[in-house]
Amino acid sequence: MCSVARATGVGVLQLMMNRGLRLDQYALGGALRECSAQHRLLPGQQLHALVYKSGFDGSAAVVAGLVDMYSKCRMVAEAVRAFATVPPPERDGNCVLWAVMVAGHARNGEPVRAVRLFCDMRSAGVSPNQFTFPTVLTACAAAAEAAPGVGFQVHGCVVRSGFGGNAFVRSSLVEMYVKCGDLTAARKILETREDGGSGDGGNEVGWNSLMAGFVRGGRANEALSLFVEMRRRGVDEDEFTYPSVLNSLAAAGSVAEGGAVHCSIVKSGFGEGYVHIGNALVDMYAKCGDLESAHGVFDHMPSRDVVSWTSLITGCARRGLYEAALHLFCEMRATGVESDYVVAAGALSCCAGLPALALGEQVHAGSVRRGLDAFVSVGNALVTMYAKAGCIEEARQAFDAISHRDAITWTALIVGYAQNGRGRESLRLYHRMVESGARPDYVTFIGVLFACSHAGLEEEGRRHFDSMERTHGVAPGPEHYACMVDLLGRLGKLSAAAELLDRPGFAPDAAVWKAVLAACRVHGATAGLAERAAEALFRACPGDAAPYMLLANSYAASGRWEEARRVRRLMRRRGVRKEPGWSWTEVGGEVHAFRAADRGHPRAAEIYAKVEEMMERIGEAGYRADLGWALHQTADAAVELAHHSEKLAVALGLLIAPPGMPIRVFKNLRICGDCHQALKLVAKVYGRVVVVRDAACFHHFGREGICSCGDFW
DNA sequence: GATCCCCCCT
Repeated sequence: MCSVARATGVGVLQLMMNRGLRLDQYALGGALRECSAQHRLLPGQQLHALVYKSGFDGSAAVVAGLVDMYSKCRMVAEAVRAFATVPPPERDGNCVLWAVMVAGHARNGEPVRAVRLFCDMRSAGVSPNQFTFPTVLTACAAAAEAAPGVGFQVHGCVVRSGFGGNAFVRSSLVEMYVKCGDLTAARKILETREDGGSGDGGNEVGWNSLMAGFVRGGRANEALSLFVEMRRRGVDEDEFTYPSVLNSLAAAGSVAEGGAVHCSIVKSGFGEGYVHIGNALVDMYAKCGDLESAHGVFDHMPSRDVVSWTSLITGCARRGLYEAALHLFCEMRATGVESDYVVAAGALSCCAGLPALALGEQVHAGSVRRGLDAFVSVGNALVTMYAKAGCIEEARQAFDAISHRDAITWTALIVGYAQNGRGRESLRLYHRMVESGARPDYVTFIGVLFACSHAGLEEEGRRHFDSMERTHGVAPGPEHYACMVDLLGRLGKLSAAAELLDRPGFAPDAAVWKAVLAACRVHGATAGLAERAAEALFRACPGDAAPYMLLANSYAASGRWEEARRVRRLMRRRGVRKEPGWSWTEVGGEVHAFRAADRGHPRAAEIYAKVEEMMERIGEAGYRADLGWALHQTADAAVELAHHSEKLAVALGLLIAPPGMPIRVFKNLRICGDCHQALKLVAKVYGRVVVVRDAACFHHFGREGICSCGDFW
């Protein structure tokens, strides 16, 4: 009877009961185990009812099965209730019941209660065995922050109880010390053996743990030498060994060694059928920048899961290939692979990079359906995605929906407000962040200083710049200096900006020099500062047209036309070409891309007619072409300006975007001064909000005819 | 009768 019941399940047990047959604890236990293994709650609950009916609710062995079933179905409160129904004398005679209860808490994010339960168990006089220790040590590892030192005490308990030689216990001890950050103690476990031998040659699990610990701690080279040592000592590699090895090679960027390990994986037969190893290979190649090999491994994998796709997708994203990444993401969904929170966050950050608002909204909706928006990393990606698409209100809503905010959440919105020209709100949020106890980091201060600079708050900017290292322990980097130069430059304090550049211990990078040139462009080149910045940029990024254009424009700004022409000639002589400017706009989920004077769009004729109308109407409102921004100083300069890519994109927006909707345009270069002036008037004359995200910042052109950047960028 | 180690993200 028992064997039949074990092989079948709830239905048959029910039938047997109805026929008046008595169930025994083995039949119930077997059926419960099946539910536990498959995490199936409903049949488990039906079995619970049968346990009651057949009078086994006081049996420690049967209740152990119930507790295990509930905890594996993530119903820890039910597990506790079942546990409490066993009377103490029964309970304390059964070490398994305690073990599953400890494991249940550890598995369900309650490691501290798991450890406390282990203590209760010992107080009750129950002796732990070789099964109990791995469970409680896992809990100690998870509770390392809340209850430091408790793992060490349990280690003492292991030694006294004589289970220190058990392979499971030993590897759990290694893992516990690794998770507590004491890699030396972990290493010591592997070096010593109870039986006096030297080193734990048979315990590959422990070696894998230690290696993974080195990788997680950013100590890739030590992880690799551990792998070499493992081989020397004859420790068997298993399917868990290779992912850590590949991970450390990825971190070290050693694609050649990666290829060698790939070979030995193939030779050892681990190349097929181990999806984790395939994933680690894809990730290794992708992180080393070899996308071709990553694709090759991916294409030959016998089966792929969401991690395989994620490795490839983030590999593309890391190289800025957002479109390719999003294409893969859509392909993944088309093949029926469900998103998890990691790939959702990754896809959203690709949407932010392009940006692709419509697809981002789809991913958002899909994440809500799957409950992935509850993960803080998805929430953070949503904030960033909306902010980078210029939808700052939606970014705010995404921020408000996150219940447990981390430093990245705060930073995402602080930076978002700053970039979107809402400096005051950005700074208010920063103060709330500090009050909440979250620790601002390097990126937070980029946002804060960016906000000060765009709001023109010199005093506050200087205060934050000084406080970041003194109060928050964050050393300022080039981005922070660039913001300060921007702030001082915006206020016309070019000599104060120049002073900053000469601070001891600081080496300005290209971004800082570009900020200097941008300030010179607005206020005119003075005292050789523009020349100094341009020279530094010519050296740092030869072939980049931006410094030539900025320098020429800064001469033009102070009326030095001849010098401006000289710079343009120099640029041509050196063969430096302006990177082609692109603008794109998304209407109804479709992306339209334009280059200057582009006639490739199917509705080009209408678009050009709209541009003509646009220029006429803003001309009536006072627009005059700013010919200094034209590349060719010819008679057609005004026409050249009128056909800049951002003007074409806006014209299309006026034609086909639903009335009242903001027109959003994205640009790979900085917006030119003529377009900036023109779009301010377009927004005013047509009563339409226009948002341009360019390479430097956002420009929200409001209906009042002013821009959020304060005419400085 | 239950227990340990791996891949993608922040």
